[in-house]
Amino acid sequence: MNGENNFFKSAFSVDNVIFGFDEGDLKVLLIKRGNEPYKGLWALPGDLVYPNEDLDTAAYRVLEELTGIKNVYLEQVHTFGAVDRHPLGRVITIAYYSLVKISDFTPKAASFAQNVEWHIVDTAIKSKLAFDHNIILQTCFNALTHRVRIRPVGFELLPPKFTLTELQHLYESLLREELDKRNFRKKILSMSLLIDLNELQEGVPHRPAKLYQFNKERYQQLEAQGFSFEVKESKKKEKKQRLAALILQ
Amino acid sequence: MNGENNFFKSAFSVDNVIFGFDEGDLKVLLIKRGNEPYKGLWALPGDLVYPNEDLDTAAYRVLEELTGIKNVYLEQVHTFGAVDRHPLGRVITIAYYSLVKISDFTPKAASFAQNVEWHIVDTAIKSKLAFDHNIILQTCFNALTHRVRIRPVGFELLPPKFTLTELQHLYESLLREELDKRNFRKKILSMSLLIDLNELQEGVPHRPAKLYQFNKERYQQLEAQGFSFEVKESKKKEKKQRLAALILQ
DNA sequence: CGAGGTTAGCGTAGTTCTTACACCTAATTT
DNA sequence: AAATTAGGTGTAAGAACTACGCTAACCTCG
Repeated sequence: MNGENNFFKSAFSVDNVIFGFDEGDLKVLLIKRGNEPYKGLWALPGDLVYPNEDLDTAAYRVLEELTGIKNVYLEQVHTFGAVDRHPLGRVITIAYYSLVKISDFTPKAASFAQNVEWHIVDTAIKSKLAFDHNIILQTCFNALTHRVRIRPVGFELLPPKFTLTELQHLYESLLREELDKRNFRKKILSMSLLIDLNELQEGVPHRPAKLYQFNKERYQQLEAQGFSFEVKESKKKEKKQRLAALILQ
Repeated sequence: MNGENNFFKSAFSVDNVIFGFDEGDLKVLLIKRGNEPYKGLWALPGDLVYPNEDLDTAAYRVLEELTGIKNVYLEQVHTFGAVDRHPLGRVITIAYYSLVKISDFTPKAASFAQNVEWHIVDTAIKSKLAFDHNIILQTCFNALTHRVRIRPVGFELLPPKFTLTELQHLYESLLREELDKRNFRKKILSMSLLIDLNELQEGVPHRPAKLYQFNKERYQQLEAQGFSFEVKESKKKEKKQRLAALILQ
């Protein structure tokens, strides 16, 4: 059974987990499948990789076909290759994740989809998705919550001009923990990764906040020097856990 | 050109980056290729994935065929799929890395290899390897140095009974930075992840050290509670860098 | 136009964590 | 018994983290 040719009866695809942030909720872009298998179920946008196409290129293509946007943060997370994950043959899939600003574009249904919609991540993970997409979504979500502590990926999810409170809310929803306003501001500002635009919010029914911009150049400088970005306030919890573990002894 | 069948004229392989630790050096297991392409060059051990075989299974199979060992730490890192990475066709490869104790076994050359040897990582990265294995090795090495800060992967590289100094040397070589003996011991012991065996080293020409064992159960407990393992002493450097960056402004 | 409502923005003190640092001890070798 | 080698231990200064509450600025509605 292991003639060389058998090895070449397989295919690979990319699947994109596209996260967006909107009105305080972390969302993911899903398509409703228009074809069998899993017709009518929600799925991650993905496609087979063309024979002469690099993996990253394929991932960008899928994202662009679906949303019309380019030049976004896109990163490989994990490859899923269970033998029976695709009902029509041996297809392994390389999962990417991406972070976009929901306000930047309106996704349009591609040929292979009936419908495209933003879904709240928590809900989507719990509902039944096509293929093994529940696991893929969960894995990418874990990767996101982990990486957000290391790199300022969060800035990708906000409009170019944002307020500190918006930034804090974003982090709170990514980290799933409440942050102290003053400590958060102190920490973020001390990194000098934000540019104060000397502009104010407009049209809000309260005191308007200052607008900031992410300083990408500065970040790249720091990154090159091994700088590690960290936003968290969970030391206390860890300590409690450690203590609990000691008592368990 | 995009008939469905074209998509299935591709194959995938796994490649293992097997790290070992020995006499103060971090090493990687390489094979000398016995067949074309790249005959005679050193390469990472890997193989095509069987049509009815899961990816992880394939990685474990390659490791076992080559070294005879099972039950080791093995983890997927990244998938490489440049169109021209394999001269004979479209083959993407899923890279895994693994950590083993060099003393535990003697690798034996498999059918597809002339020779199997441990190479010092620094040297191997610089020399010319088969395929895109230089990039794969570099990527896995980066992943290792990153993950070693988060999980106690280092323990996998030591014999079951080890001294604190051995553990410290291991971390120093993984992190590429010198650690303070007293601070290192304080930190490691405060995690209560080690079991004091109440045994002493034997046959050493100096005061013998206590032997310890890694407490795997405790670690799994802590991990389940979201405990994060960290061994580093580089805050000072970061601070200097941050300062330098501010001055650059 | 004034009162009430809403979010912005700011500083400090207590605590914990991190770092730097030096000497004596226990075993072996000569 | 003297020399060699690595093992093992504590403390003090500085940095980072956490908790916490009030005034300021703007809008809206009556």
